[in-house]
Amino acid sequence: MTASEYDLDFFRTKGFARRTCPKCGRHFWSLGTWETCGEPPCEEYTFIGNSPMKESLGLHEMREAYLSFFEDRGHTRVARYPIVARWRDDVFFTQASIYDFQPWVIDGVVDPPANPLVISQTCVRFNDIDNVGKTGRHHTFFEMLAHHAFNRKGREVYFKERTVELCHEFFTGRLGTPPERMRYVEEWWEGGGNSGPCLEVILDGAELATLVFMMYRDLPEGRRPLSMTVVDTGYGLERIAWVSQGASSTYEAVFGPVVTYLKDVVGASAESAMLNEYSKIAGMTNAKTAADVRKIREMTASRIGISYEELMKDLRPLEDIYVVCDHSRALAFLINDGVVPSNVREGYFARLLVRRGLRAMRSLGIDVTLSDVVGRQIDFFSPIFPEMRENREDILSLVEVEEGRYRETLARGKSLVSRISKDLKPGEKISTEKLIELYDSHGLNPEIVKEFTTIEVDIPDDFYIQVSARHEKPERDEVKGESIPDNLPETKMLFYDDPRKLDFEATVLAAIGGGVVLDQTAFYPEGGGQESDTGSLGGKRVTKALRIGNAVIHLLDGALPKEGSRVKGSVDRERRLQLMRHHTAAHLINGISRKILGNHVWQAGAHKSEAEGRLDITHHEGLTAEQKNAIEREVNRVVLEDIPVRVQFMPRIEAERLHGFRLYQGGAVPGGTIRVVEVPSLDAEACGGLHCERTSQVGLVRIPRTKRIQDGVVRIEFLVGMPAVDSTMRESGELDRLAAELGVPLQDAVARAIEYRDLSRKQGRELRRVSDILHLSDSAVVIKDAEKIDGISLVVREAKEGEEPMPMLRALTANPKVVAVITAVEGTGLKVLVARSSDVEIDCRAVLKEVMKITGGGGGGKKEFAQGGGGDPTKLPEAIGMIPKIIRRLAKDEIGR
RNA sequence: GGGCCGAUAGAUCAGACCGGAAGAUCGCCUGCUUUGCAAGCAGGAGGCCGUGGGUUCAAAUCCCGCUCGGUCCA
Repeated sequence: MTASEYDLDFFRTKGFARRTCPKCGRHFWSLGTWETCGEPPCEEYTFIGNSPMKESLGLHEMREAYLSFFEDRGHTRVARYPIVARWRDDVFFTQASIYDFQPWVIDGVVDPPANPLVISQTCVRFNDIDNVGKTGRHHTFFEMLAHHAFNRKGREVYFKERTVELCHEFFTGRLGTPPERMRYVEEWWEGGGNSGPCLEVILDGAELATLVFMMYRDLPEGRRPLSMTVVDTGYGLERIAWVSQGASSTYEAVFGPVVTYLKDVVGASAESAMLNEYSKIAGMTNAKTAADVRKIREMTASRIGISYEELMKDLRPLEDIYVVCDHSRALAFLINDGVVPSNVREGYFARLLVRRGLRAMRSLGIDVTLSDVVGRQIDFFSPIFPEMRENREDILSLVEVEEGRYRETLARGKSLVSRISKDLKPGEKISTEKLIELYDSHGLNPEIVKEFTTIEVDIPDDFYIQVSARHEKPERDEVKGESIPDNLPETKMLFYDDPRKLDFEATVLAAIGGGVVLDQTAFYPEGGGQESDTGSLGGKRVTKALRIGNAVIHLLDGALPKEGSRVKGSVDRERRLQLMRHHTAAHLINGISRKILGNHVWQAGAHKSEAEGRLDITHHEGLTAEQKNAIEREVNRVVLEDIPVRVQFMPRIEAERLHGFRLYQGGAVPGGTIRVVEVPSLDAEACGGLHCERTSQVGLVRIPRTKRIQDGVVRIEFLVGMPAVDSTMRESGELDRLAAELGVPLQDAVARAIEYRDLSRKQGRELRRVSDILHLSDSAVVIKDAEKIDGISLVVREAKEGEEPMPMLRALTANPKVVAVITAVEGTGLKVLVARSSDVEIDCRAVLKEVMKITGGGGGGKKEFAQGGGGDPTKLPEAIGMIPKIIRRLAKDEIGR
């Protein structure tokens, strides 16, 4: 980072001076006579209640002001990209406008949609979620305004000079900020393996934009200049609106009717002087811990001359309102863009927002549902983002489901906490360990636990640190991917020109490992969830074809043909056709599921083999039989419609314009030209797979099973063509056999089976009852004949093969003054059970022990009942003979006591 | 993707630490009481203790897979 990187003609000619901030040591450029860089903590906010801009603009107005300003200056306005970065596989969410162009545009593979362009990109970031509502400027969801220029060799658009000029003109010209108040702080930016100089734009204490000049690629061996330099700017829409209004916080500035509505419901009032002071101080620091937050609050209280408690009385409800505003807005966009709340991946963040939002509403004590608030956010944003109006009902229903889930979690938690409380001794507190378990395993944070119990709860300051310590684990070695040879020659893929062509001739370009690369091939390589073709090549069996870059490697059984030789190839026809049918069916089911279940349905994974297909879709609950049937029926209807399946290559930009980001069902797709598979009016996907030409060629479609494979994802298993026919015939054959075995017509089989099941249960019970009666009456006789020892009837019996000893014992010991010993020989071992009636004092364990002494083996139990076994069955007669003696002795011991 | 918790009667859960006769509450059924309802009283039905292995004389209980659910974290 050298000074020359920032030494712009623009600054020089306009008369900017470069100074060094005495507090943070950073360099900055300004027309004014500022001493410091202006950014907190070096300086406080000065715009609150005193905006430097000429007009006060709302969120929508400010967005439009920005976009049209740059549009008027040669930039093309580009629609926002989804908040879920489906075109990338390295991140979940779009966190900045530049994410839209990584990696394809930045790598030079794809042309940008326009150049230069201007965008308001919706973003989410969760790393500062704890600061939301507290600092006045942190959000989980925000819009990043940006103008971008991509400079390729010989096709430069603009770089540093023009960027700063435009930025300066926007703030001073368009928004009317006095030029001397702008400060540009020199910084260095690094991200995603790239780096470059950047300027932070500071106005009256607030950082409103960052102007990044991406010009290097950072490699382990050092920094290399990029072949394409990129202007990557980021302007905080919320912050700029905030400053223009001089509002106390971004929340007050941008949440429009929603914040007003919530304040109304809560009846919150806060003196603006208090809020203004608080915001100035809150802006000074990032609240990292509970202690930091408290410090900020104490400073505020002392500055406006009230007590900490007085301050909090007004402040806490406001913070909760801001949290609800922020989270509801983020949720509206997340769900709109295809996130289904769940316990994994993207879905977890949506769940997190619901739960935190509900927690805040709970502490506000208001009788409003989260979906109501989300609905208001949708209404507020619909004029700008019309897709949200279309998805309104779907979004709200997912939020409602999620609210219900949390209610259940709380209900479960409540009874759990009350059970835990009940088990505590008087005066005992709920331990920290228990609190951590309640949070980590049951989703109950300590504040909720406190609400659920009257027992004292001590929450340690470092509670969440202790929780995260639980999640720390030793580092694991990364699994090494197999080394992929690069520089393979390109293979012409004949199946894209004509999927029906199965026989071909080709030249062997390379023979490596167990496979060969050809100049052209009809073999479809494994990809997009579609399994590879098989067949023959030069007389050898092709077991699999793999795609590496633009090459197809054919794995062969046996010796490889020589490089340069000509070979004849032939693809297995039935397998290929079946793979195509399954693949087309997957697209149909995907589109139909979306129609039937809602717009939140996205493909979450898919697999198509010769025998069956699987499609995983995002959905919040298992499918009902009705939903499954509806999908199955509709798929077959569409098949019969005989709709042409349109397949065409087109520029990525055009495909996105025609079909939107719904294209990326299967995840990120590389390249500037993508292949779009479209079933008109139903589904369009970027897909490299092979498909039927018309839906009718799919044939019969069956959905034998759907299941919820994880929270938020449902798997649909399907069969098409002959496997579907075979499966249907097999099932109907089974049913016929069932009916024949039951001896009734098929339509009566279910009723008959139920009848039999109930009968069998009833008879089982009856049998047990009768046997109990038998044992009971039998026991009376047995006891009468039993040996009497000191008034105790001693019954010794051997259970015969298949006889249950337990009911026998139960019956015997129901009589007064009885000791019963039952033995049984089981296989090679034996079993001995000793029980007595409750009016006898003899310890059954002692009896058993004496018996086992003779037979060997072990055993134990309780005074009234003991059992054991494992000894030598041949010793049993001897042991039985000893029993009266043992009882006599033990009985004497008891009496002697 | 990882950690933790859980699965026992129709429902909610004890029992598990420390292996030895499967329990409670609500609900359900029958009878009594009541003009009827709610309630009360008396009685009763209802369980492959998720699944597959292992240890043991003996497993709901201990150990290991698996399935499913919950939850926290990335």
